Amino acid sequence: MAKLTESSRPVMALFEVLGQKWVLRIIWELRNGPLTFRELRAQCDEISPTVLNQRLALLKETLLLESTDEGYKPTALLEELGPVLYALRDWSNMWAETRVAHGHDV
Amino acid sequence: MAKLTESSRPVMALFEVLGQKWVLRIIWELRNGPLTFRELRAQCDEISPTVLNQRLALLKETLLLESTDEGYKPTALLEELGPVLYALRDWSNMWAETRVAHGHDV
DNA sequence: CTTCTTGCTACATAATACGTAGCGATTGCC
DNA sequence: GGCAATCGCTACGTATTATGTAGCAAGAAG
Repeated sequence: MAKLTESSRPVMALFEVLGQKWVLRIIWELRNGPLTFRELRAQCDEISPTVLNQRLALLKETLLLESTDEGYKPTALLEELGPVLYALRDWSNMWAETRVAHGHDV
Repeated sequence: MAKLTESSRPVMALFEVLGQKWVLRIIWELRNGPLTFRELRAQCDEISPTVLNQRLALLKETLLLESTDEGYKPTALLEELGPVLYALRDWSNMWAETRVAHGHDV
């Protein structure tokens, strides 16, 4: 039987990866098939190539992305996270509504 | 009918918030009830108080957290994200298994 | 009064991201 | 062959952000 701190270690590691700038965005932009380095960069608002390459290296290292002859694409493992990402997208719409209801500009 | 770029704007904003260091961790640590500033700091591996306060300000500003006399706690809106967070936790366990299967130390 | 603990700030240092330029390696195309 | 265009990616100087330690002002307890 695992202790609480032990059973929560992988999620900490996940938060550490997802909590880096551009990581969620990169994953999101690859949801509809592979993109080349330059395509991906264009989708990500012309992110600096230095950082993009650092993130791609990290995501390959952590088995979340792989590079094929068609470009970068999510691994089978990461694709299982798809529903979670779409749940985030749906929630974010409610969030945006709440914020405008409180007088913030989204 | 909204265009694709429009309908994906809130999720971009969400990624921008969640993609900041410590944000996911802070949200996670508050999942079981409110914590005071110093408690939260202790849970978050003694994060620097400067950054913690910046993040708390951001999360209050974006209606994700609120501070009560018992400490900081998620808003009703953020609590709806709970299942998503637990889905992330569950997925991260599979992720960890895959990584050890490939010879990485988790 | 003194002594705690609290939320939080100041400030100097370290780490990280940015943006522009451009290199070396392909890929057509003539 | 040669030439131009495009590719993934790196170099490097600047700007932004995080870290860590110290400690302040305010409130509670005695």
